[in-house]
Amino acid sequence: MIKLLLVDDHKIIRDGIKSMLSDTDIVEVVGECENGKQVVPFLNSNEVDVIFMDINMPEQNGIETTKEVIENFPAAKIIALTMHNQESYITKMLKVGAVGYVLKNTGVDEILDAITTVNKGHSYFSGDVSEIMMSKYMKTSSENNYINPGMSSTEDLTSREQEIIILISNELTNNEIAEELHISPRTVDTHRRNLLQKLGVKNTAGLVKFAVKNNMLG
Amino acid sequence: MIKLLLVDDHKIIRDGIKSMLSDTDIVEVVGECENGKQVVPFLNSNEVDVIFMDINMPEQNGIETTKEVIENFPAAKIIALTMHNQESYITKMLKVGAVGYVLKNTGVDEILDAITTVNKGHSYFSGDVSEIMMSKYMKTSSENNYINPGMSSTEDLTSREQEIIILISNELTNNEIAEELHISPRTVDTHRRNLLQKLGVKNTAGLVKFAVKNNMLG
DNA sequence: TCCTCTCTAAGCGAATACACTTAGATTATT
DNA sequence: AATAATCTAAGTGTATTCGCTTAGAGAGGA
Repeated sequence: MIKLLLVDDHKIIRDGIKSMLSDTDIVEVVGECENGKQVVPFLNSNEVDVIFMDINMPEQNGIETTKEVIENFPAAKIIALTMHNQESYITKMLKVGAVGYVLKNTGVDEILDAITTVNKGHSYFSGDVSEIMMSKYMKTSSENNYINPGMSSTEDLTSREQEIIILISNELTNNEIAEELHISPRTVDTHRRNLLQKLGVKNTAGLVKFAVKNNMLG
Repeated sequence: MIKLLLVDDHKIIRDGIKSMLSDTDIVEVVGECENGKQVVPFLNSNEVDVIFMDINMPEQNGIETTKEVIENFPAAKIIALTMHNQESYITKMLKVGAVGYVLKNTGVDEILDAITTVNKGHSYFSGDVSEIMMSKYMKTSSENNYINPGMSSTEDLTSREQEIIILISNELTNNEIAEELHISPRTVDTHRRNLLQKLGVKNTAGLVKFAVKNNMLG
């Protein structure tokens, strides 16, 4: 029996997967976490073969959690489980050490496939993800160690820039942000224009959409 | 046996619910739709007691679909099923005729409760939703026929305003929007400022966040 | 030590957005 | 026929953002 840990803040997803897997005798759900912070403590006292990791979770998301898990348990087999087929999510999860990526709109068969494949030490990517990613991954991994140079993600921003894009999204002007951070409005202006250029967007609207997409706002 | 129709674009959700309900003998899933457009045709040729309706779906969302269903089948019992506890969603679903609202992070028990309650002709709102909504609904429904006067929703915007807020969110300037719509930049400016006032936000960032929250962007 | 990144700051000008106001044309509603 | 809502447009002015550029201080790596 493959020991499976479910990490997802939505009980219905956890219950659903448990129900789906209850008929088989090859996978056994040995634990559930409803947020990322519970995962490492759980792994310290339980034996787990494969982890299903939701990406969008409050407080500590699946990407941060995966990073933390891999640092503590480098051999952990983590499968990302998400609604979204977004490249930025996929690349980020691969970067931090996930070995599988399953979309939530797949059925039981594919989920079982994913678990068994990953448990054997291979990678598993569902549907479109596999084609899109594998070709890129193969190409770039032989050249350098980062995956998608053209795509911006939260991690490409400095912490100061992240602070500022959040404050911009919260409808503050440069002057207000300057007061908030105790720096000059001109500095905020510079950061703002660096953000525009870095993210390849045209104006405030583009910045806000980026912040929303990357779950930077409360 | 209560006949249940599942409307959700995520196969895993549909499979999950089916699995969860397969153990009981009071509910039977008689059909599934993966988008809103399939619902009315299905109802024309099948008998259904209760409908589980996802809100966030591509093409035709759950709100539009519910509206369409109620127009054709006024007695339909529709339960909204969503991740989000957002008031704007709740009010909109109630407006168009939903009689239940269940969050996706609830378990089997509550889902069964919801189905049976609604099938008996009552309303069902899970958890926090019930308290928040019922008090507001009771208060306002005795005064007038709209639900939440203080809260802005997409429907409060004129179609022109909706067009414009989308174009703003797509990083177009007033001048560019004016060209796009073949009107004066000053008119766009007026619409823009009406939007700011109407939605109670300060600047472009607020407009974009509203558009995102209300699923107005592709 | 040199190089790079980040954060800081600013000069300068042009473009854009925001504020307050008025108002005509059209359409729907009562 | 009167009222209300919407879309249209603009005058006038201020605030803010955006574009292009330079540059010093400090941290950290090669």
